Amino acid sequence: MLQLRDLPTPEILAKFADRYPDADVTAISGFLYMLRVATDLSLALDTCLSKHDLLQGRWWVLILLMREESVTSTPSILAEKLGVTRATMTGLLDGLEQNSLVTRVFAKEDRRSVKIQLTSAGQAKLDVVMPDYYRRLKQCMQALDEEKRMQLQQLLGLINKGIPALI
Amino acid sequence: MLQLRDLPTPEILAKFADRYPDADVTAISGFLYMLRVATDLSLALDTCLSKHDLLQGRWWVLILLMREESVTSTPSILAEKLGVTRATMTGLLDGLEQNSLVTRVFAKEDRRSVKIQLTSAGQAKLDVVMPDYYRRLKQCMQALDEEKRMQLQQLLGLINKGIPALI
DNA sequence: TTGACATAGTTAGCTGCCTAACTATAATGC
DNA sequence: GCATTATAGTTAGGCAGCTAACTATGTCAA
Repeated sequence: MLQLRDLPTPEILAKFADRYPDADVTAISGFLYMLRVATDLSLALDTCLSKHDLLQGRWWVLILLMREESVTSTPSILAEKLGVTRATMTGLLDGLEQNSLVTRVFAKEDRRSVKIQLTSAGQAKLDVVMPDYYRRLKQCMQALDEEKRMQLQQLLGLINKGIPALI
Repeated sequence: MLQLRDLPTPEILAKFADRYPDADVTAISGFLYMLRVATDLSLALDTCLSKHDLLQGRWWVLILLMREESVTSTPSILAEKLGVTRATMTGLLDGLEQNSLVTRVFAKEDRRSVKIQLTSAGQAKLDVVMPDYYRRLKQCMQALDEEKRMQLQQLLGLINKGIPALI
């Protein structure tokens, strides 16, 4: 996702709206600001994780594994939950396995499949990263009280419903 | 930005909050939902632009040029406004120039510099893309009245102020 | 004036994502 | 029972972003 540093000023929006009658200036500025803030959040998350030698992709895999009672899953399921292709997941798991954070265990019941298991080193990594991440995130969202957080959820839900119209 | 398909359920959040006391569940779910919706918006935008043979990077360059009275800028300035490196901008401009949507004009006053100018073909491309984009975006944000859009701006502003705490 | 530094743009090579094609195994239907 | 089809995982190669190093030009101060 690109990080548009230079959001349009009201003057620029007015100029574009003049040429393109369908322009809805408050819709545009809300949309762009949303993309901008989310991109900055994602980059900040990358920075936070990089202090622990992790990137978002691998970190999410560890979290997805920890969510499971058995701390175990399969590449296909992980790929689907993370919204990446299975090819991408192969690469993520290669990296995690090299760092001994997960292990590949060949399944007996379906010999096409592989079980991916979080190792104790992987759990230990999460036990360092997650408290740091949660502490920072708490601070980041500090300015929003519970009412505002509910408002945010509601607004995001409305936008989310509108996404198909954009495609 | 990754597209986490599988947001944590309240049960999972509770489980993680149990192990990690700093977890602030409403902060976490708001943060993740925000990233998720923004990612989906960005992907939808990609889909919309790809119908016009464009990707976000090149499209933004055209828009940044159109914003200027002279429809002209320089690679460095464009790179800064788009939040990419100058190396990346070189590639974006190579592509746009090959499609004759922009031209490189060598500057007389500073022989290190190059002027990038939107061509009439580039303007014509925008005159097709922008109405389509604006029409779709208007529909996407239809469910938010002006009051909700102001709320959204305010909430995004609060989150934006918190981002430094995340780094 | 000239040596050191700064700036504009490009190139080369890395990364993480993608799609498409492949192997191996399982499931299904004639 | 066996050919077809589906599924799991991997590999190969492409693309858009990145950093680092490079060339050329401009600026500034000793």
